[in-house]
Amino acid sequence: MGVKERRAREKELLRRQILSAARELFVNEGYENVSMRKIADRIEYSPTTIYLYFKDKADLLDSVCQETLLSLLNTLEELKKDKSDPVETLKKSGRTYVEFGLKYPQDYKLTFVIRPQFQKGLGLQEGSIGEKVFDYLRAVVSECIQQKMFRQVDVETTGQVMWSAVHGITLLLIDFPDFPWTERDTLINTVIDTTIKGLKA
Amino acid sequence: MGVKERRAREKELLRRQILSAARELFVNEGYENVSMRKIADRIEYSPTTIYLYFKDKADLLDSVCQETLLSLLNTLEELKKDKSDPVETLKKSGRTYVEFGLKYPQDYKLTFVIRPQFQKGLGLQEGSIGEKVFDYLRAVVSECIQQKMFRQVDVETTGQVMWSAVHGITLLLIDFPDFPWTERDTLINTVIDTTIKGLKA
DNA sequence: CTGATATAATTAACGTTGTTAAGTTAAATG
DNA sequence: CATTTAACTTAACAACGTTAATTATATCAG
Repeated sequence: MGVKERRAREKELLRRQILSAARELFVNEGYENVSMRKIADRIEYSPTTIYLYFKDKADLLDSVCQETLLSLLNTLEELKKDKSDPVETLKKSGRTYVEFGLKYPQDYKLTFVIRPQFQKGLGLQEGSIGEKVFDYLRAVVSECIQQKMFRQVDVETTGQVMWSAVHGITLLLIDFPDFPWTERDTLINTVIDTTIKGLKA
Repeated sequence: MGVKERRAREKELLRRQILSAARELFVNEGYENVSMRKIADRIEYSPTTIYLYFKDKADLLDSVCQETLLSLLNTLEELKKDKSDPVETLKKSGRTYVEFGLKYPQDYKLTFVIRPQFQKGLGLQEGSIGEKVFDYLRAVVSECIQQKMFRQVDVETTGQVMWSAVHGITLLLIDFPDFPWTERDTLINTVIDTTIKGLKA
């Protein structure tokens, strides 16, 4: 009676094929330049088959972004294992976040800029991985506050300020590569250090 | 022989009608949800007439954004006339910048996120209005440094840090409207104040 | 092995999109 | 009044996301 399991496995396999073809195309050609037919061509199925696995194009994008976020989350979680100075952990987390964005610029933009545009209200919903990334940030910030390292008592606001800073510098560096930026690492460090200095007691 | 001038005036009038209809629709319904036919309906002309005035839809949006950027620049320039505390001017400039982005989210995203993606290198080109906006920021920051208000001596880096902060919070608020943000004005102020505090001597 | 049943995948089609080319109307010129 | 020129429209194309109807395929009972 393992037939049902096998069918489920096969379905899951095709699902992943679709997902991986979609990711590659989205990343290389941009979400709005990729048609369902193009994805279908890539996996050698008819366009409508995709609709048996994903509700619509936005849902497909959603799933691609979920994967990306998961990989960011994993990278960040690794950092928290080093339980030394929480402020130092926060700095390192910030740098890791920005580096992730610069390493996978298309994925980053897809997740944090393009997707919310096409999926209003579903950007960072309850229980989502996106929320978990912010939960991580909240936890690190919380430790900083508990150790009286930060002026601000409000964990939420402090976390949001930190997120603004890293999100801002990440996107600027991605979108304006030809702007006469200060040397990249210096700039990233200055952004993070400045923000943290501003938050300190 | 004033006939040519009158015709030119009429042409310019219709051009502005198109532009204004497009702006209203883009802002209210989002760029990708607005069709050329919808704009045409609004101004009671056939869709193809628009192509006599604008190269294509992207050009139309481009022109809309140029206008809005110019209006941002004007709003900012007004602030500089108040030559009191340069740090206070910087704070007010930051708030104005963010408020502008939130008032015209579509325009802001197109100018600072979407367009650079498809027109690499043209995002903030020489002599563009976008560049003038950063020139403004540079000038205000420069005054702060000259008056020994800021720790950092490098005008460029300091300006870029400031830009990161306002760019980041603007986009986050635009893209994740349902995220449990701290009260909007409080958050914006905290972002700006924290960054400036971090920059101070 | 045969026929029934369920599921997977496809074909055909609809309405809409940005855009181009050809055709029409109206105005200015000689 | 005829002609040229500019402004505008109609018709059409190819591509899009998506739905409904249809065909193929694999699994089950007898």
